Amino acid sequence: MSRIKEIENKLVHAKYKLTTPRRLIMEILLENEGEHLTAEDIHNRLREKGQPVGLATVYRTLELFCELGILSRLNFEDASSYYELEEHDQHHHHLICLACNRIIEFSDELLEDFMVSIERKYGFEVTDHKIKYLGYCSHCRN
Amino acid sequence: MSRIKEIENKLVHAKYKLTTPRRLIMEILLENEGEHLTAEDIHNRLREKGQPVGLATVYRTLELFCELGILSRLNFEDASSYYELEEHDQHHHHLICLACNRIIEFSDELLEDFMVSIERKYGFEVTDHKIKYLGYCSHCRN
DNA sequence: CCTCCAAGTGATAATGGAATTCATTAATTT
DNA sequence: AAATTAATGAATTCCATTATCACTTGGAGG
Repeated sequence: MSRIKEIENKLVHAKYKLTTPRRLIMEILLENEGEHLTAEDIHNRLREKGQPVGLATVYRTLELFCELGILSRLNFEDASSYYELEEHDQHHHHLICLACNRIIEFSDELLEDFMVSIERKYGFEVTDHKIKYLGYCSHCRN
Repeated sequence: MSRIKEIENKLVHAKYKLTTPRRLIMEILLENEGEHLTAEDIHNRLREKGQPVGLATVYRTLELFCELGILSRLNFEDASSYYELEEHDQHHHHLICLACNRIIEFSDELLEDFMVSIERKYGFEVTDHKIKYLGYCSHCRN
């Protein structure tokens, strides 16, 4: 099943309509897979392609896609949010260069070996790390 | 050496003055150690104490304290930044409850055992995690 | 194919956190 | 004490995001 059909199904299955703006945004995301885009990026690229979509709609659609698990929202150290397609079972994390802000992705298959191997594998000198575990605390588990 | 003296030294050593606003902000931070405060929180508490400090100064001071390693700036999933005192060698991370937003802190002594032990230790059901390593990429290492 | 209407859209205004400006004040140097 | 420099704070600006609300549209049911 094509990627776009798959996403389409998720939408329809959740009782949302497949509208033109949503399809256009989806296309931009697929065309730029692997990049980290802001809402504004997407809005601009659509305008450049001669298929403008209102900024409010872009934000609403990105939020919806996050809820449906189509997208991940990423917060780095700056003010804006970045979005990327959620590749199933390809959970990955980020190396962030403090000097140039380059972002390098890495998988989490070998959590215990990370600290040691990252430097070698990516030539990245780790000086700090931030880990957030998300889930449900003892008060909220059903 | 008292905590406040220690911080004072860091300031003076870096050629900054220990001014009244800076001291007041420091006091608020020490009084609320362990909490995660926003710039606005600090600004409000100072006003309530009858020792108001301009919001701009609060922001500038927090930024300065971060540079000097006195504070850490934390970005959770919402829009604002939170600040907490940096306790030397007590590097820790955060468990964030998706239901109530409670934040539980945990140390990183046993990185490899985390995933397994967290659930037991904190009664926290982990459903996702975000790891960011900060440092210098191959292009930027001197 | 047509009608209807909830769902969706988009221009614009509003919001809110953070950064900046700039005139004023405090501290330090000569 | 004059001059230079650092720091402050009220007000303004910036910028990402959200809310508002009149208008449009997709698609289910006739």
